[in-house]
Amino acid sequence: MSVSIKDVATKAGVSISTVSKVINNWPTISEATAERVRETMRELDYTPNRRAASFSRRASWDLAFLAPLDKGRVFADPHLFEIMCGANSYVDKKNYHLTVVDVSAQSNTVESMRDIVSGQIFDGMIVHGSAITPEIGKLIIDKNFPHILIGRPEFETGLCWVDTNHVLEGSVAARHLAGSGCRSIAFIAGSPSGKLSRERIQGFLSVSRERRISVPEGFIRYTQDDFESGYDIMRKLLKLPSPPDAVICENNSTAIWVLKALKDGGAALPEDVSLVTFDDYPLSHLMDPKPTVVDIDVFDLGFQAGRALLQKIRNPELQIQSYTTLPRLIQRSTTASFSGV
Amino acid sequence: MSVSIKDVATKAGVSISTVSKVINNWPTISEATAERVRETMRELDYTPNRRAASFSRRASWDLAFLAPLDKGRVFADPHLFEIMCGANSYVDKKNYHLTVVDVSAQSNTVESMRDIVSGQIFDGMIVHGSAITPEIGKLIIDKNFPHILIGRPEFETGLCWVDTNHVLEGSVAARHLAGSGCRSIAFIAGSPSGKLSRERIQGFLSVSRERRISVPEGFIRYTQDDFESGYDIMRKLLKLPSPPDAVICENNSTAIWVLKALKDGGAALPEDVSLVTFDDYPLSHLMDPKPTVVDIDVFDLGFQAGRALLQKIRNPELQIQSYTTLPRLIQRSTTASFSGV
DNA sequence: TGAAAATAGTACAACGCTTTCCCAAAAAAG
DNA sequence: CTTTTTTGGGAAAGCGTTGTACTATTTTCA
Repeated sequence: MSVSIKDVATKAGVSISTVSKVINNWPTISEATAERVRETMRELDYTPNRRAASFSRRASWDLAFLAPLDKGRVFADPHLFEIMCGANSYVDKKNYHLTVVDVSAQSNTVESMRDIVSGQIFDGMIVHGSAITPEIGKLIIDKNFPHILIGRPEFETGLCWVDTNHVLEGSVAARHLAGSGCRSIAFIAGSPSGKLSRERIQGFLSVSRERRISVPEGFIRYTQDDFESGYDIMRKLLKLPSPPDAVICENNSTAIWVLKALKDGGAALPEDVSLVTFDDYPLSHLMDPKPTVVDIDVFDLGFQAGRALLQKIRNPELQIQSYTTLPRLIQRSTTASFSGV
Repeated sequence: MSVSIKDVATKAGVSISTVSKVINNWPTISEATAERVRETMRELDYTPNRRAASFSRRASWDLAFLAPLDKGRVFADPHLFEIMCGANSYVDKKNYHLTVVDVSAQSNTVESMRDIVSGQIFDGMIVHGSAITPEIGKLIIDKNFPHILIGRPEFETGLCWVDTNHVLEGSVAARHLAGSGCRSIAFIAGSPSGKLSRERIQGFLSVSRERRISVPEGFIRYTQDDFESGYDIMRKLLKLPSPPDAVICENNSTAIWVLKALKDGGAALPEDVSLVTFDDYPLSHLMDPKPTVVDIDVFDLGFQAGRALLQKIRNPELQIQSYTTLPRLIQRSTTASFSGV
């Protein structure tokens, strides 16, 4: 069998408690004995049994990361994994481990959630917003299980979350365009029912009002997940009696088609039309011209989620609800330099 | 405090052994008592403490997934995460959990490896090939720790691995082109030192010999990670006295530039030149024309790794070294239909 | 010098479950 | 009806730590 704390104690001529205290750096052990014990541990090639330790301590140093992990997810939603890496990078430093838990359609989400909040395997969890339903929210609150949601839930509960401020993202894009002289801006979004679209449009509109930028009827359009339709939308916008002098695309895939439409329509960037998209991507390097984007550091978002969760574990009363990661403008060749306020 | 097996036993009027046996579906308990115990568990809202169980059983049902998880990794290597999802999808069904462990440059890989193989936290591990050095390989073998590597290691040890057969990928690409009538094929690879390039080229060459396809000096070229250089390489190939009638690109990013070069050079696809790339990607939908690719189901690769690991855990003597996932050709508009053998 | 306080280490009861060995009662066999 | 076998269930010994309460020794201080 493998060597245990008992073997070390016997060999070093001390009690089990002493060895335990050496392992955990208790201050009440003299440096002399501590060193002797450590030496013995090395000699025996002893490693503490973390299973036993976590059982005894009633803490596992394991955290769950709940997200949809079905086939093809990485390509559909790379951010998810970047968030995971960020979260891991924080908690790892504090000696926690991150365990992935699938909550995609083919998994029994409610069951696994129930296991997690009451199975005493995990000390806490980070949950990707898309997995949250009111039922699950209630479960978490009832059990008072340490958690951080990525993304503010649509309904109000007492749940803790971190998020990026999508309204602000919309504002940043609009303000940049306004600052570089654009006076009439179109917005090509995904779907009117999406939270992301709604909030970014909201930010865009608030800046429009503030800067007295016209947003005529029909300047806010939706691709409804058919990115290619961005081409037609843009062509039609260009043919308007007074076409927009700037367009904000909600994603890069749409932007590719919009750029093509602009090229085919003979519009020069940024002279005739400026363009801003969201979420920088390696893809950007393949686009021509390379677009100005409003980017979010999703790794950092995960990092902040990890930090928030450990805070919450230490102090379960904490009510954490905050926009931790700010958007950042990366200017490339589809917009003119910021010339104004 | 939370409710334990003891509370259930008392309330149901049985011994704790009986409750334990009910939980673990031992056959020696009558259905009548079993149901009574289950009923009591429901009443008390009891969930077995998995920490205690795994301590007592000396098995945690936790598996480690070791891979580089540094910032930007998702975009640099999305396959990694698709593999992870695949592995999780298998082991999850068998009630195992997957825990991520960073082995990127900023982590102390050897240390975490040592912890894992002797800390008794994990029952096994899946290791992304890039993390393996001879030193680490030796550590794993010495401790005889259940493991599966993703990717055959470059040096021979007794380590267990699953991989896709890159040689075969090269063959599939070449055979498809040969079958559709191409007689002179160029290969634009990444770097001569890369295992991926080497093996795919090897497969390509073996088919070339077999089918007597000419591969003149200079038909095998390297972008050296500068994808954009694919443009110049292709332009020059086109200007040759006898240019290739097909080109194999090792990745889609290069293919984008090669396609542009073909378009600018006035070559029609697939009439003048055929093109095949590797690794299908959402990106493909943005390319014009859409390329024929030799694809590997990396989700399945992860899935097979999960399966292999659980086999290995059950039977530690097993020597698992196999190419589990076969390449698959997805024909699109850059090649003519397979017309030959 | 003697009492109080600080220091260094020990004994031992948890922690919640698994699992082996054992026993009683019921069923089957004689 | 006994004896043997089968069945259902219980008692208790771990599993490897932690952490509290305690003791013995040394130091400090009046």
